[in-house]
Amino acid sequence: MRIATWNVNSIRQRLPHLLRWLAAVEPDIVCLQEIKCLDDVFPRLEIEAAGYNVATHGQKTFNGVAILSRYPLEEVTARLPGDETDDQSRFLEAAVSTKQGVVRVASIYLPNGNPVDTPKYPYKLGWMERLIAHAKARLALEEPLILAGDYNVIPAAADAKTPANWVNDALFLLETRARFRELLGLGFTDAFRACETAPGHYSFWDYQGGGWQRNEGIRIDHLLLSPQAASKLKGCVIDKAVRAEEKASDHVPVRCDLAIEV
DNA sequence: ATGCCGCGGCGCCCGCGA
Repeated sequence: MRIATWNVNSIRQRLPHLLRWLAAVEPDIVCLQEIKCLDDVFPRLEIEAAGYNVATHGQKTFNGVAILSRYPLEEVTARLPGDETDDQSRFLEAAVSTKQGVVRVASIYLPNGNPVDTPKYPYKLGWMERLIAHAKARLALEEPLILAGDYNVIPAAADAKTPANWVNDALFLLETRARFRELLGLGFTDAFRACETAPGHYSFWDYQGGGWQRNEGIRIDHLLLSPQAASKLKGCVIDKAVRAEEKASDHVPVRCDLAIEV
């Protein structure tokens, strides 16, 4: 089973890129972030025609997440528990039935948190604490679980071309990294790091200042695996070449293969 | 310190992203 995450930065701008990539990579499940549209204008028919079931949790202008799956999506649930007043569309979860039982997947768009001296940063930290609480509850189910998404977290200095640029940024502040480590400490595996220990692998390059051309990247899109998923991990790669396409998203897909048959 | 670039929208500037 091949599972991917991709912040597309507007699904309507990136539909051709997505369809090309689906045909080339043939993922089973894809978690999308920043679809930047309401559910009723999501290009559902085009993606269904490519062979995918579609679940969306959209929002006008900003945010918005989706899950695509070659197999039926069950128990589809939007919104991260823990704050009824949070109306930003940043979380969508679903289950897929397999021969080895249920596989659960979440599409996560964790808040950016900048500028850090505004309410945006406490919102990010609060969101991370809610994610930790939810992840803890989900781990108790002892299922293969994949928390896939744009975490807006640079886990370590090795995950940035120029770490010094990020020391005061919400993506790399100590409090941010501490909460990410707390999440991992519950028992999750960073799929990419489990497969590749070398620095220099990134999932985001800013549009500004020739970030891609200078390889001024950061690794902020992650696949976190529960123990029951991690024990099935076969490999994890970043589809970096997608960033060089015309009108690319500033993020590229990250995907893993699990030894799970549907 | 800010913009760089790209996105959406009660659009021709602005907020937002990272």
